[in-house]
Amino acid sequence: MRMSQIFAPTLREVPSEADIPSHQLMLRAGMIRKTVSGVYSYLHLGCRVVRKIEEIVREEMDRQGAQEVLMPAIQSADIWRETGRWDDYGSEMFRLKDRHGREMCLGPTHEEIVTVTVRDEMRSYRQLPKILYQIQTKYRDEIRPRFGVMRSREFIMKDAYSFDRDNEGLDSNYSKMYEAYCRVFSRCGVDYRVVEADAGAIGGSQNHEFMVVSEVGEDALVFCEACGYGANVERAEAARPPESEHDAVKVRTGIRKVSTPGMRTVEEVTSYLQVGPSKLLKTLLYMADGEPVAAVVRGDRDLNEAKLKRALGVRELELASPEVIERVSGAPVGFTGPVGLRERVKIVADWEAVVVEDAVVGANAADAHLAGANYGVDYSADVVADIRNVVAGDACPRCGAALRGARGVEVGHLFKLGTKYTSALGVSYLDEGGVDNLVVMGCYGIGITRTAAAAIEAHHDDDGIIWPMSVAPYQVLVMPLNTQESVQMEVAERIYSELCGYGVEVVIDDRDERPGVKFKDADLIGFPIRVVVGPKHLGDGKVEVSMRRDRSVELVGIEDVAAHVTKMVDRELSVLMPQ
RNA sequence: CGAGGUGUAGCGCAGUUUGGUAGCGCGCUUGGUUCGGGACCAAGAGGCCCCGGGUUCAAAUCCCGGCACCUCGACCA
Repeated sequence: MRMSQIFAPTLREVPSEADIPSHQLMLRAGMIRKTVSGVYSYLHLGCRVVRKIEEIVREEMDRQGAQEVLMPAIQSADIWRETGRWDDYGSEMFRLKDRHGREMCLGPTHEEIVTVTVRDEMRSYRQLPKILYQIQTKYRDEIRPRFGVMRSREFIMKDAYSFDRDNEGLDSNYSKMYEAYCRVFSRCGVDYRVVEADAGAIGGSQNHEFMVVSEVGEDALVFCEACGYGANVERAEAARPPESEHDAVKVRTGIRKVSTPGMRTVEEVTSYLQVGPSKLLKTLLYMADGEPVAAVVRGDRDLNEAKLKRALGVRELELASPEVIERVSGAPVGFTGPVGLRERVKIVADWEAVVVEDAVVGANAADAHLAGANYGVDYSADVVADIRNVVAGDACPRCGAALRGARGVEVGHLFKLGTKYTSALGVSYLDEGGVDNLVVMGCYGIGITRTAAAAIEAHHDDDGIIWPMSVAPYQVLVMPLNTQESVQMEVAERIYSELCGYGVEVVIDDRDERPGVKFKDADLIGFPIRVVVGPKHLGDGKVEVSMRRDRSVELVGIEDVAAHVTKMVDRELSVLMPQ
């Protein structure tokens, strides 16, 4: 490919719409352009990267015996109604009607359609197990698209679905996908971590997320370096606090009302009363499936709504409105507490909150709190459970070592669905004994376009992208410094065509630009290897070969350079290849 | 959906307060000089000032109503 012809309009300045490195660099390097909010065109270089990642994914899926299929983006509402998700999916689903007024959607995911397709053909245990996958465009009308292709409304995903006779089969396929994912992300050159995650609306029992560690990641993670435990904070378990603390015989101060005029926040109350935030219990009122409930956590903790949902066994959870708060507590927002609520509501207390002695709590009266409150004495709870967010420094729930925190970009997710969809849609097979059994499913996703962005987040510097060899849009750039110098051009053209002959993905910068412009674009686009043909060394019959990653430079004879560079490319690729 | 912000040339922005018919830098075109890290000189092209109403002799600027985009939050396989 010739740089003079390539469709990769680079930008000197950072477009104002982008504020994370990967988004800025994808725009500046001419990889993508936005069409509307959350919808992007992939220009030549961006498209190449996406195809590279797809191909790696394809190879690893095939390696595990998965079969590629391709399912439609346009789906009928009917099959979504069968699982009840037509209504549950809400406004995140792009919906449309055909000319006959039939309801359709642009598929946000493919559990329904793949399950129905399999159901129609599924008869015998002899047809199992199977793993089907596709690499296809997904549509989700995200509330707020952001970070370029990191969270976009139209994006490319690899989604795979396994079908098994039983849980043992599912475990086996799950392990295969787990291994495939490890290999995929290793080959893509990104540093990833596998964490336990909340299953969310998709349901199912066990699930793992593959996260690329990055400051701009939208998920908070904790992991334990001692035992290997890792979890998304929305899922991470808090270690149970020792009971003894609560049972210890101590002189209690006794509960009493204290005036806290206008003090609504934890910060205001604790600084006014001169106590630490861990001595205050905050009480949050939620509407859980339409019923108000009170949740109590320590003042220095964040409530975890996913855990609260689980503790209550409810589907819908949202913070109560100020009107409900005033009605239930009998006081304005900011003074709610577990002692003496006006209305009898279910109280869920974090198991760490109930061991706080002589706690400060809201008095359910304006401008007042209660000090010296104790669980079991002054208040009680209907449920005591782990309902707070784990934070870095907490004890690991497995081994007790201190957890470390990080942020991550979710690039892959594995779910054990079990029979959630096959029971809803009636997918069964006959076993050897002629008995009808439900098929057991798993589903497995990789965000292809998001992985591209994550790779850039992980590999860039002030000058541009530093592509791992495996996913670079092109592997090598040959750069004659001055196209007016016929010797330079001849040498560069020769090296270029030799590299093409070796099967290397190479671009020649044949533009009549000054060297500075070419260097800047080369760094920005991030060709892993750059071959500079310039006047300094041409007299000695040599050219400069340098690595984008560490800026190392070596001089190589013109005759040898194509073979040499080809070896470098192969070496870089083999380093990324597991085993 | 709640809160905040921004829409002016391909990109980054000024001009809006105080109305007088649009500018700067980069990029682009042509010619020349240059050529190892975003050159210089000269001459050019390029605008529905987001859209629609209104006020006014006159609107990028003031008023009303939309729309789009960005950020934070809520939300989310």
